[in-house]
Amino acid sequence: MAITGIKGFNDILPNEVEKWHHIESAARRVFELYGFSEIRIPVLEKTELFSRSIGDATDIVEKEMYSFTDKGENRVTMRPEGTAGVMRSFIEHKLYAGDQVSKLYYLGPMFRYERPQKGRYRQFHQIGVELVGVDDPMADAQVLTMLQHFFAELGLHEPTLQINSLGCPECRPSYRQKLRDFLLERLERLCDDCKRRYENNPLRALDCKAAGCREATVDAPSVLDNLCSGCADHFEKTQNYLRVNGTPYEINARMVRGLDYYTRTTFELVTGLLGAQSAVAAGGRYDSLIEQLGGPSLPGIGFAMGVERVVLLLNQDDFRKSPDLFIAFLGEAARKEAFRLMCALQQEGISVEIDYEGKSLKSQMRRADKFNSRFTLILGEDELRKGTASLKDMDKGVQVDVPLVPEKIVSMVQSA
RNA sequence: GUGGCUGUGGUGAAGCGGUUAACACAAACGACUGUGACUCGUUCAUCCGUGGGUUCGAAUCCCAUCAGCCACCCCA
Repeated sequence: MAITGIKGFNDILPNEVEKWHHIESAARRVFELYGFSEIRIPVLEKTELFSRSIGDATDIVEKEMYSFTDKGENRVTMRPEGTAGVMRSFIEHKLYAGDQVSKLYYLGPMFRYERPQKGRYRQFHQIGVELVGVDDPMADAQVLTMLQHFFAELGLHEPTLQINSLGCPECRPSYRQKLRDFLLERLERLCDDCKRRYENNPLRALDCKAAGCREATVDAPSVLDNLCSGCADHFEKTQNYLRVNGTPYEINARMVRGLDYYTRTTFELVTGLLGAQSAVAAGGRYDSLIEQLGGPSLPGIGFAMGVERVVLLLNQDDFRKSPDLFIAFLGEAARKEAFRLMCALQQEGISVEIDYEGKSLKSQMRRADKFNSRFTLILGEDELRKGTASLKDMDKGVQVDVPLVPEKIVSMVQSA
């Protein structure tokens, strides 16, 4: 029995990788337009980093982390998300020293031990952004606008932006209590999951899918009505900025985020095209995280998108690449010349394919067709004696004689 | 961690107790001995996820196991 890969750890095959390149280069292009720079951080961090930032009681930390003890007896974890590591690095290297504002982006694999399903894998990839050092709502709007810009760049208009505010350490606890009181009164009507949520994460009960819970919570107090004046003002201004530049959004007061460090603005880019997974990208503000991790008191806001989920939305497109030229040859003398030309042309920036086996001309032509090559250069004994070859335009079906001079061939291929 | 569905070649699949395990696509070669796409022909699963059982006989029934998918929880 051949060895197989690990559950939830997927190979991204050459065909698929084209889509990934497309997404990654769009991200780089757009984010850099907004002044963000890439940061590359390790995949492994001390376990403590995640328990302190994401939150000890969250499912991610409680049961989904790939944690182990290394040979030096250190408790380490394969990162389940990117923000914590980026902030650790930010603090460790005092990136705040150079400029008040830091704009960073990252991309790479994340790991969570979950049961795989559509759009969810144990090793998955995120492209994320962090804007640190600004608490003005303009930063919130800027990040959201950039996220929308990125999706527009990919030609995806379907996912919609939903925003909410989770309040701050000032106003959230009292809202949370208010909500718990509300839930307690109708605990009987809630599903078993929500009875549990009532205990550890009452906010979650608000976006329960069960019909009974939806009915029971229609009149639930809204976070947005219970924000302190600072948070309310921040949320209002964020929306004003979004309106100013015409970024479409909707408010979803029942949206909950899974990580403990979020404050104030939170958001998701949701779609109905991913099965049970609706969030393609999500994020929020984290104004106390950096200080909590032992850094200076600086606010931040960011998001991460699930690359696999974006790939799923891109399913229709064909990213197949085809070579500029295919060289077909007949006989050993022609084989050498074909090899010489192929190398010379490749160095000139022309992509060339060849049949290494040198089978029948028919077979080689079929191969040229299969590659969808723009041109085929046919090199036989007769041509070789004359110092020429036939260059065939595969779409038009016409062919002309060309001298065996790489520069000539380059110009003919490029001018087409 | 829980639940449901599915497992036949490179792919999509038919077959539902006795078949040479259909068909289609892909692939290779040939008809066209130096020219692709169309057409035609030939080749391409001694084996039906794996292990065991029932039976004269199993891809087809039973059990176990593994894998995949989807959903719940949770999340990008």
